[in-house]
Amino acid sequence: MTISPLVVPWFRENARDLPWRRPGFTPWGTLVSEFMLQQTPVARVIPRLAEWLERWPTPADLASCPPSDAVRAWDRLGYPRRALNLHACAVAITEHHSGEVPSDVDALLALPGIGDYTARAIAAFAFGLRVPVVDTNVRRVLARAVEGLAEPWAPNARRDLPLMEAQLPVDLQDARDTNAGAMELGALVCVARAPRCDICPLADACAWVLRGRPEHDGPKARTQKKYEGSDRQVRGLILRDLRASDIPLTATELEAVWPEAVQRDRALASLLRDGLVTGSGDEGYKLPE
DNA sequence: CACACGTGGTT
DNA sequence: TAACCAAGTGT
Repeated sequence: MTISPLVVPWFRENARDLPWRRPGFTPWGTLVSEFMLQQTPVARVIPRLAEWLERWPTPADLASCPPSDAVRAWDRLGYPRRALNLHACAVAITEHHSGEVPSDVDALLALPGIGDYTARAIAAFAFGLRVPVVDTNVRRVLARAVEGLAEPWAPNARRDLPLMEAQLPVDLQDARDTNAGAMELGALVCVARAPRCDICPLADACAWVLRGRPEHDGPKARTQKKYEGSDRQVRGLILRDLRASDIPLTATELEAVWPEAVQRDRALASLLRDGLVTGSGDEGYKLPE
């Protein structure tokens, strides 16, 4: 089926008033918002995004600060490597793109922390290019409406991009709203747990509804590992203390964050490897400057 | 391709 | 309460 004739009018009527959809929102703002939205819910992103753009209105502003400032300002958004990547992005844009966010998908893909989704989201939403934007929401909408499946398949660019590309109208504004509308539909209506088919603009044409909404049959998606007691948690605790300190923390001080030395050392080593922490037992540990 | 990677709200 | 879920990327 073709989703755009139904999705585009629905989106224009029902789109949330989000910061990155306001007129005059800059490509840099779009880039920052997309980094923050990688695996972090909209509601938690909005206030932090406003702080970032007020403090760093352009890539050059962020690039002029040390990475530690970015990691601190990232606060508790999660996956703090994104803060480091975003800072590195700002440096690369300043040095290699005259301080302007590139519109070319391949140029975007070459930047740190930008993958298939983010590159096309920036090209489509910041620059109005007709490129397929496929995130987990879009894959779920396509899986149900087009393929008749209850759950989306794992991300696969070879499959996802041509499938969405075929859904994009020629008109640029319609193409942009098809991308944004499919995401919005997946976020608000065609949701993972309890889809609201009663209010869905695609319901009458949805392949999954037409099949009687069959259960997912294939193998279940891998369940997320437990956070309590994980290396992730220990990394988070170490970083929390480093963010809060103006001076390097000694190995002794870090012992307080986690009792088990083996796991604590493993977490610290991985943070050092990731570049989220610098220093040593002698000079102390701190955020990268 | 499977797995690691934060954090907090919802069911 | 444990499990699930949230606009992914890098290895």
